[in-house]
Amino acid sequence: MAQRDTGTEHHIKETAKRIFFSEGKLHATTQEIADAAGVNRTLLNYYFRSRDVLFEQVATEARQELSRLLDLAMAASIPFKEKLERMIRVFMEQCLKYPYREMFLVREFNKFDKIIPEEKKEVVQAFLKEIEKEMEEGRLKKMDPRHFCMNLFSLMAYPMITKCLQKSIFNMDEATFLELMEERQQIIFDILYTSPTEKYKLSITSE
Amino acid sequence: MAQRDTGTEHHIKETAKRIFFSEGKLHATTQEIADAAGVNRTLLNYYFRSRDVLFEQVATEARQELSRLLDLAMAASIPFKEKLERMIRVFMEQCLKYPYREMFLVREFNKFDKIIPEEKKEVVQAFLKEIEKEMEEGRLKKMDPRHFCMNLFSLMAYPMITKCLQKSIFNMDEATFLELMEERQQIIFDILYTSPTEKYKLSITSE
DNA sequence: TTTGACTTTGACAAAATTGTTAAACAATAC
DNA sequence: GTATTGTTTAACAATTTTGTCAAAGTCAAA
Repeated sequence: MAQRDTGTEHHIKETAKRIFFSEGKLHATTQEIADAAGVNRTLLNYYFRSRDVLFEQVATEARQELSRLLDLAMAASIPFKEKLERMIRVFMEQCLKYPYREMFLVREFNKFDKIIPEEKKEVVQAFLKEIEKEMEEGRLKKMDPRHFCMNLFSLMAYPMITKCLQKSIFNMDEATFLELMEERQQIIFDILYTSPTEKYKLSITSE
Repeated sequence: MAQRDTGTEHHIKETAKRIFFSEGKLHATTQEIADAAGVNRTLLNYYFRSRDVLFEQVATEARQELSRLLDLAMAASIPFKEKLERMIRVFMEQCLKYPYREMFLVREFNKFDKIIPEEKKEVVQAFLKEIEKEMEEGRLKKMDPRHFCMNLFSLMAYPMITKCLQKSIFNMDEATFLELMEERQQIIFDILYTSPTEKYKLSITSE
């Protein structure tokens, strides 16, 4: 592309992502982004023409990355149990790095009445079917599979986006919070996956 | 207060809350707020002197309202089961009205390194103790009570703040979404409260 | 070293947002 | 009716944020 690539364009974009997705400052000014990247503000206009273009590029990449991730996790041809474990691991890792990325997309969504493309919905529908099958075969507690999905993502994402509150309320430092998020992966899995029969076993052994 | 109260001050504040907490537009301009309230923009300066003051007033009231609500729910002298039911009902009702209110406070929090007052923390600590007691007495599955709290609030709040995504992904209209949120209250309760022994009963009766 | 393309910068211009002021308006008391 | 006080408005000023442009800087090839 460029004859002489200084990496500045990429560096600006990554800095913007950090500010938007990690720090949650959706309305950072071009000056703030430039300062954080350690470059002259004019360079943002040079490489991206306008703030809107930078914003849109970052949003598009966020959409794609998230979409790719979910496709990979949801559409994998592996047993449901492993799939769930993998999803939790991958998604929570992402949440730790970019806790506000989904909120960013939600705002975009609200703003422009965006529509989820049909092929994405099909992936989700297939995943719902898979959940239903697990339920019918007694490996999951029966419920509306949409609730199951909401439960999954709620349990993973919410503590991350309210991280500062959690730390303050429970008197935690950063390290403690990270530990909690680490052990949380198992907890989420247990909540979601514990099947009727497993509950049976559990209660027997614990009595 | 005022000799002749036209209700405009209150109306502006309520409109601001709607825009901030219901629509999630944290960075609405004074013009947008004025337009939404159907008043001249100058009135915002007349009643609140500056945008910051309006913002701060709204934030303070949000903090107080939420704090009052949680105190009421957490510190109630009723059996844990009823307390949990009440919390879910009250909090989800609030989430439906003001889905973004907590996110608003989180941002405030991030911005000013705010600290939760000690007396609030004591209420939370007492609630944690109560949860631990329930666990020791076998009425709740054992886990770090902080996770229990996170689970509770995650399950309630997250689907609300990602409402537009949920509706789009699952092809739901507003009414369907509201139905889902209604039945969700029971689902959340079941996830959280189902105790080891109850699991035992459940699996026995369902076999 | 000179040319040429890309990169970076500072100064300036434009636009958006916020805040101020004086005057008009409305209701109540006198 | 007039005065007084609170309310609302339009016009203006200040500030913040964004975008433009010409010039300077940098590196590689000719």
